[in-house]
Amino acid sequence: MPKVGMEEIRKEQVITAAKNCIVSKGLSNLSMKDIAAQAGVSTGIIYHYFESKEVLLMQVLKSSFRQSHEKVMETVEPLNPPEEKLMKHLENINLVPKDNPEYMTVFLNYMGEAIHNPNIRAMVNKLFKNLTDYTGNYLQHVTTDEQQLKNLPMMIIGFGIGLGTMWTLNNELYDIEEMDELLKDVITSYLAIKNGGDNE
Amino acid sequence: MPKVGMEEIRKEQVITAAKNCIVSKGLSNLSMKDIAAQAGVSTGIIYHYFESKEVLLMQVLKSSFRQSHEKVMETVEPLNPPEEKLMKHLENINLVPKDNPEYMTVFLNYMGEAIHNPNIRAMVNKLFKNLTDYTGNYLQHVTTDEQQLKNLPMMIIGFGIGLGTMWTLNNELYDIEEMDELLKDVITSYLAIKNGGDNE
Amino acid sequence: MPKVGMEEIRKEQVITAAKNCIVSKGLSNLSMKDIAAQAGVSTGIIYHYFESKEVLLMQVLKSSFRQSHEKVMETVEPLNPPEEKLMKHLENINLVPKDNPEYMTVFLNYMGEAIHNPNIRAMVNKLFKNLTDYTGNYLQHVTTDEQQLKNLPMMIIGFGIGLGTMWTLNNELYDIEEMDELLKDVITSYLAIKNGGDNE
Amino acid sequence: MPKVGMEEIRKEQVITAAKNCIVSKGLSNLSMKDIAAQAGVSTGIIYHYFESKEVLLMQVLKSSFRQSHEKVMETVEPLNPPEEKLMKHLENINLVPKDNPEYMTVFLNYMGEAIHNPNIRAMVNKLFKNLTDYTGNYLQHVTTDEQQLKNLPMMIIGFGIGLGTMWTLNNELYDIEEMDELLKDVITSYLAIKNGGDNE
DNA sequence: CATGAATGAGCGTTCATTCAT
DNA sequence: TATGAATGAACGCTCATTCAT
Repeated sequence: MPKVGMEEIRKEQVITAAKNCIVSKGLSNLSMKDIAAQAGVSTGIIYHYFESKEVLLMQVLKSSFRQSHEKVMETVEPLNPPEEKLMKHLENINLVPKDNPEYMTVFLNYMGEAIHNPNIRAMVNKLFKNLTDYTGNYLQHVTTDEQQLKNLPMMIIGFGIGLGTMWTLNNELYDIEEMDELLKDVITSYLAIKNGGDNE
Repeated sequence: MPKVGMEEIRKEQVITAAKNCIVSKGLSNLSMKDIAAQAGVSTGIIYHYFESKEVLLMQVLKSSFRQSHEKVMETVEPLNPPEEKLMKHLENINLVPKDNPEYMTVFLNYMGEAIHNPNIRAMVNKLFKNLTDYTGNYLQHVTTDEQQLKNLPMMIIGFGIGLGTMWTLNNELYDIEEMDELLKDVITSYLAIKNGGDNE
Repeated sequence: MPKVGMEEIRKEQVITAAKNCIVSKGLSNLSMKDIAAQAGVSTGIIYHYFESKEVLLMQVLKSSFRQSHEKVMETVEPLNPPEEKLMKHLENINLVPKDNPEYMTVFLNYMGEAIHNPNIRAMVNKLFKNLTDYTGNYLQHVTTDEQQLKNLPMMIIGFGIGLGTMWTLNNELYDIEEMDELLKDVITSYLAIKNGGDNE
Repeated sequence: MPKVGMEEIRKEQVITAAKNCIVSKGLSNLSMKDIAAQAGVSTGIIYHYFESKEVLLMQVLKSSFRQSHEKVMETVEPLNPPEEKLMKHLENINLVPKDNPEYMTVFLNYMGEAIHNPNIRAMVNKLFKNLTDYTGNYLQHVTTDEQQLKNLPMMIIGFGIGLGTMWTLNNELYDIEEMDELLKDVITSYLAIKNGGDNE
């Protein structure tokens, strides 16, 4: 009898149920009863797996971030030339709200909480760091200007978060493919001028 | 006897109290009792001025947006050369989270609600439209490329919202003055290449 | 300036407004604000004329009973032969819910309160006594049997109250004219047998 | 482990508690807190068994009506000659306010609500129909006149409701045994004359 | 006299959490 | 493990009553 791992499976079940509830009804309308019903378990058992609602909510966020991260890795890393990696990365950033709207929804639902809840805040900041680090890595291979490497990744991620927010709240605001092209264009122009200027 | 406007003053009092509560404790921990205590009034009187908690919350958002808008107008509009206006505008966008952290806090607290609450969503979308329209206006005088005018404003605002979010959650993430310079640089580079390319 | 009586007029205005509110929305949904709005006055002034909501409610009941009483007097008393008076009285009893549905509505709304509120209870009991006394008076001229005079009036009034209640809650339950005929028939039959039996 | 029916027992407990509260303090002074205290449970659990206060209140009325109905069935149905059944029925009608004062109290408390609450109104009307139907059944065996069968039952029930109301508000108004005799006398006289007249 | 802003206790209801089974 | 009945504090909201104007 494969009892080992059963607990993890159950936990994942509850986390997924909670995520679905957040996506469909919002974090502020999330009740343990709803989660239990969605997961097909009793409310009591949730407390066997998670200390409290807050702990469960942390795990939901963690799981969301992990899934998103894995997705990025799968599509960007296999590519070879550094420029291609960067471009694919920029494309990914633009596509998040369309390809993974649930991710953006969860993210936005936690934003307000992040300000006052140190645990959530720390987790979100860790995500920001991860994202900028990866972007920095990809940039590292197409430029050598230290100053650029410092702030440009943050700017790119900021752009992704901001436009993702806007598109999630109104997906007729802009055409994602067009925006993708613009972003690539803007970044490329900037790098060209900077690197070109250096070369001359 | 200056009775006229008394109601508006009282309403503003309550709205300000609610805003303070949101900033200090978060939207999800906001109770009418807290607001009343913060405003120094009874819970009952709030319902004399506002139909419901939801209506009050809408007014809080509206008020936040209006104040932010006024601030921008004051600093950008008096300037004269279009390039200066655009640069001041970009600077303002970068400075929002530092100069007006309460504004960003309120904004972030409403993001999660905006997804499922149509009224809040509509108001946030209206804000996005306003912001991009203004940015478009300033860009209009430094470029003539229609395609750029379409998506570049959105990109700039997206950048402002995203970086504002990141900085609000971790104000050691980057130096605002440096980021300001980078943004101006990136936008200027892009416009230079595009306009330069057109001229040739 | 005819100030005298002004107070009474105002009071009547408020009482009428309260009655209208009870009829249209029910006693349990009656608020002082509603009454004030309906009467076209402020809530404050109501407390100038009536000590409390309860006192006002008493006056509403009193007024209702008085109006109903006056109506009966107008139609029954002018008639001359005693039998005619009794028959007209029985007819009136049957017609109350149709001719004066507002009276029945007010009455029914106060029934529950009468049980626990001694003042209302006393007033309702006084009404019952009035009604049975009048019925007794009319009967007095068509029979001499003391025992009949004791309980028959109560029975007749009980019938009026009960059927009035039923008809008010479902005015398709029976035809009022038919019921009128039946009541007259039943009472006449009973008196005929009793008086006839006595005579023989 | 007798788990089955436990829910029904609990529900009945709460309904009984609510009924007791209505009897002792009145429907208009009935709070969920009172009911919970009277039932010896928490306020929260009531909402586990009943959707809302209104639903609970409906069940209270239903339960009251059912109990009253059962009582009538027990005493009337076993009797054999039809005349005896009718007389016992008339007796029962007279005895309700004395034997079952709580039933009358509950009934009177709901009267005002019945006018504006469609659900209560429907339930009360159903009770009226039941009562008149039963009365009609008993009459059916002692008379053949169709017209009598149509309205006489309603008249008898109206009488019961009206006098029950009066007696509940003042139980010194009349002697129930005397009134019982009078009612039987009146009905018997009427039927005698009608049937006698038919026979001639 | 008259207003209506202001109070605050109390309402019906919800829900995170516990615990007997 | 697993259930869901049970708790009770806290919520949004109402409204009889008061009082400064």
